[in-house]
Amino acid sequence: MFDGPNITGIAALIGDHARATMLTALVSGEALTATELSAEAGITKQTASGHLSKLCDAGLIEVEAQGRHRYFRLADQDVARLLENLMGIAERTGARRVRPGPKDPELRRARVCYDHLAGDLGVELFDSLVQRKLLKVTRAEETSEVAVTAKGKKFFGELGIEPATAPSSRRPLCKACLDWSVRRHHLAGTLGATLLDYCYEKKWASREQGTRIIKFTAAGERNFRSSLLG
Amino acid sequence: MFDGPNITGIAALIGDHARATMLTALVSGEALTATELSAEAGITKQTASGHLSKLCDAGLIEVEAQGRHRYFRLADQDVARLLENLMGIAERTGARRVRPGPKDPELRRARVCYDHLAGDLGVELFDSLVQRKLLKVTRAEETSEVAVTAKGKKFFGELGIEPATAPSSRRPLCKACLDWSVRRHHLAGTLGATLLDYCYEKKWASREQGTRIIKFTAAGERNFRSSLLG
DNA sequence: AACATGGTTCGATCGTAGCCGAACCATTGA
DNA sequence: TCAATGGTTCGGCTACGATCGAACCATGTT
Repeated sequence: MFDGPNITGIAALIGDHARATMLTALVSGEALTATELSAEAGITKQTASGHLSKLCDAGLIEVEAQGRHRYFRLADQDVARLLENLMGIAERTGARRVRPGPKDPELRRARVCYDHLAGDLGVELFDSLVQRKLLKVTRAEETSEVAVTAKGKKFFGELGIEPATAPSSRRPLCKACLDWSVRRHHLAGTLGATLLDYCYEKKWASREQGTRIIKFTAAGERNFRSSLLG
Repeated sequence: MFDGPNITGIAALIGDHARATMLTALVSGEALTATELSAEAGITKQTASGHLSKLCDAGLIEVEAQGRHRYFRLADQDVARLLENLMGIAERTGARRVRPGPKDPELRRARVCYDHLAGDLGVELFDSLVQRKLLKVTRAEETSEVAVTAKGKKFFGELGIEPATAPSSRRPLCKACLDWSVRRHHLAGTLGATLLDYCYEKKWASREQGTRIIKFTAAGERNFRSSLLG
């Protein structure tokens, strides 16, 4: 007697109320924290933690540690497809869940995260830099490593952007930071900080008093886009 | 608090060892009986029966009653796709199950089922007649209804095939009969019987002594194909 | 250094669902 | 009519797994 087909395990994993809720919360592609997911599923953190580690073991989701948070996302597009396929079969007028994140649209658009640019613009910048191969991202063991390519070094040099690489500091040149509102990466590290300073210097943008909002002028955003987003 | 997404139910249904085994046994598109499925899953008939009715309720499989047998098949192509999707995710070198049905290839090719043609040739004939719109199939409530179209009436008339439609007999003119070896429909009813007689008459084929095998001559099969399969 | 917060591990409880034995119904064949 | 075979229903047993409280670890904040 041979052991049955292993679709059983995967399906059983999805076939639990709490886990299914968490998974569908992730289909949008966002990464969510363990506590958010536990709230979403209406269970305690302990229980959620157990579920999440099972889902990880099975390769349905992946985790990225970030400070004292752990962000979970679907492992890949295939899993998303599978879930959508399932929803198709179990089709109904499913009430869509609400989006998390900061309410304030300005905060969502551009803000400081420690000392670097976050929000829509920050994520857009990061994506663009990676896509143009000015930065290189490698994933390893729950964290993402980011490095400047030769092409990137040239690009930043021509703009006069030279991040201070004090050997004393432990701070890395580049770091992928998961964005609070968008839930995708933006650029941190000394390069990230230098780029934000660059925006201030060029008077493209300024920090709004008492908030974390970064306000770009109309012309400033145009220049930001043409210079840094290509 | 609203009730979570309903992918849960479907996934939970697939996420049981016995049910998953039965479902994967059906992905080939064959229809299998309850006992066969129970054997496949290594459970008793009672248990299998319970599982199968659940799968039916959920619309994952469909059932067709045939005499004292009940043949189960996947509900539609979407379900098959879903299962394949799942297997893709849980990919491994899954040992393939063996094919059921008669060992003897001749029996599998062409044989009598009561008084009409069954086996590969029988199924091929039925498919061809339906595809050329000489027969029309409608499905309702666990059974398939088959009727001769106007075009079909003309076709059979021209060949001199006129099934005796004794009004006394309760036997229908046409009936879709689920094929034992192929597990797809072939043609039964008085028309089916008449067609087999027609083959005997034309000396295309003859019944092999003591067996249910129908032996077509080489020329006979050629004629059978050109006359009836078009 | 103390504290708050995010997350995991452990142990115990409790429901649910899979399973089978036994009895029953339905169809077929003699 | 009676036996044989395919399937279903019912009741009770059992086991797996979801859940939570409590204790613990890690990171960041004051």
